[in-house]
Amino acid sequence: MSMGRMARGSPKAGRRAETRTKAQIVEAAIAILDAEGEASLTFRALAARLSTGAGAIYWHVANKDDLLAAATDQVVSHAMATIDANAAAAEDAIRAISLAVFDAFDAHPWIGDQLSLAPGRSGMLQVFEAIGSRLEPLGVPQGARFDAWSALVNYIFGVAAQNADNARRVTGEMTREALLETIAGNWSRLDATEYPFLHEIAACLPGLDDREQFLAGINLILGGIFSAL
Amino acid sequence: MSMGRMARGSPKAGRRAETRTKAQIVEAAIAILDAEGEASLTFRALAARLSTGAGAIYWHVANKDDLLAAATDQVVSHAMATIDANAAAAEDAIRAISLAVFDAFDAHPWIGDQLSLAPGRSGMLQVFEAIGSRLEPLGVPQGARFDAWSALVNYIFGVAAQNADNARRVTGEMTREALLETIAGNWSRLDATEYPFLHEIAACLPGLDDREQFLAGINLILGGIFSAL
DNA sequence: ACCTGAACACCGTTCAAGT
DNA sequence: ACCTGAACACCGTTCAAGT
Repeated sequence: MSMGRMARGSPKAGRRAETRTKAQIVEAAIAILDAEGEASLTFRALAARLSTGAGAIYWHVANKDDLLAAATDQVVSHAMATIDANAAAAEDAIRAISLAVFDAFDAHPWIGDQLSLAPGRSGMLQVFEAIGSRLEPLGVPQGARFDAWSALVNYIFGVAAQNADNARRVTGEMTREALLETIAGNWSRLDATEYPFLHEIAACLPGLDDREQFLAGINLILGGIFSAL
Repeated sequence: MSMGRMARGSPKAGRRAETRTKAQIVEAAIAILDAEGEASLTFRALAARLSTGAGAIYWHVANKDDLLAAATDQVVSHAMATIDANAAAAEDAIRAISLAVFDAFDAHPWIGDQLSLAPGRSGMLQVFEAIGSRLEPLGVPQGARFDAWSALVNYIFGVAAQNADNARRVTGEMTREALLETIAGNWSRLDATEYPFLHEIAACLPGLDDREQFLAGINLILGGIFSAL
């Protein structure tokens, strides 16, 4: 009665699986993205890795956008799974969740603009809920909760995505450190009357830690939330 | 002595220009992007609009990334030009600049991840400087200025880019309003013990104004900056 | 110095045909 | 129900040849 897909003997052992699941396809896509980058994820390469034809993938996935969205969601879900839900006080929990998302994006810089609030993305929902549920214990009154949640969640995903985008540009001979030095050099050479601030602040760029800057922003938002209580 | 490219008679009038500038190419690219979307900007379409061959574009532009980066920078530059530098007090100026970037991204939703701190992008530099130079008049001491600037600038570009990405998904039959209703419906149907916050907050989604939420986040960051003074 | 446009080496996606 | 792989309709990019 067509139960042939249930595990027979040890799962994934024995003969090559004759049927793929969407999860397996997404897993293989993530492996290619991590190892070779966004440009190397083609349906042909993915099919080759799965020992099948390109068309087979379309049975499980609507199109490439769907595939990338599923891959992104899987990565976010996995990042959330590393967080111990009850370990920390609410404020520290918000920082931990934020950094987990940031680190996940940093480790998988192919995550671009595949985010969206689109329905059905459970990883995103986990983050949304995890941040939002910490606001009441923090003493944020009901009327202020939505704005606080929105600012945090927008900041987390917006800045993490932008950082991932920056990370994507650091390739091969151009290290991140060298890139910051170059930008600092350009800024310090700007006209000091037209660009006084950038001229002055250029010195801060070398050695900058994006993760710390990300967290500093989270702390400023938290500070704004507290000061409004 | 090869001065043939200087304006002869009225510029852009008379016979078809025999030579294109990078600015003209970028302008034509923006026109296509705005009118027909990201997928319609091909080198063939762009060449057709400029009455030339595809290869000619490569004389002025390194590749498609370069073209998109230049288009993005042009849009940001133009948005900054609409801001009266001395009109408002520092705090209001920061809000005005933020909203100008947000609105520019919203009006040109093809702006995706073409941002980066890459050198030579003058539009970005204008925003960086305009935000940064408002911090001292606001009373932010030197030691706190970099973090405050970084949080604001990261938030502005990160959230504006993400909003543009969301706007890109609203096409044809699916209006933004309908999308929010759908998401609200999904969230309100989530398990109330596993997702209490989303369950509760779903009612806030319909009619949500992204621009107001964006500004609420700016205000929270400003609040955090002030409370640390 | 700049343009032309054919050619190259790919893509995502579809679909008749298989099992 | 799911796979196969050739075929279609494109792309970005290059480059010899032109002016």
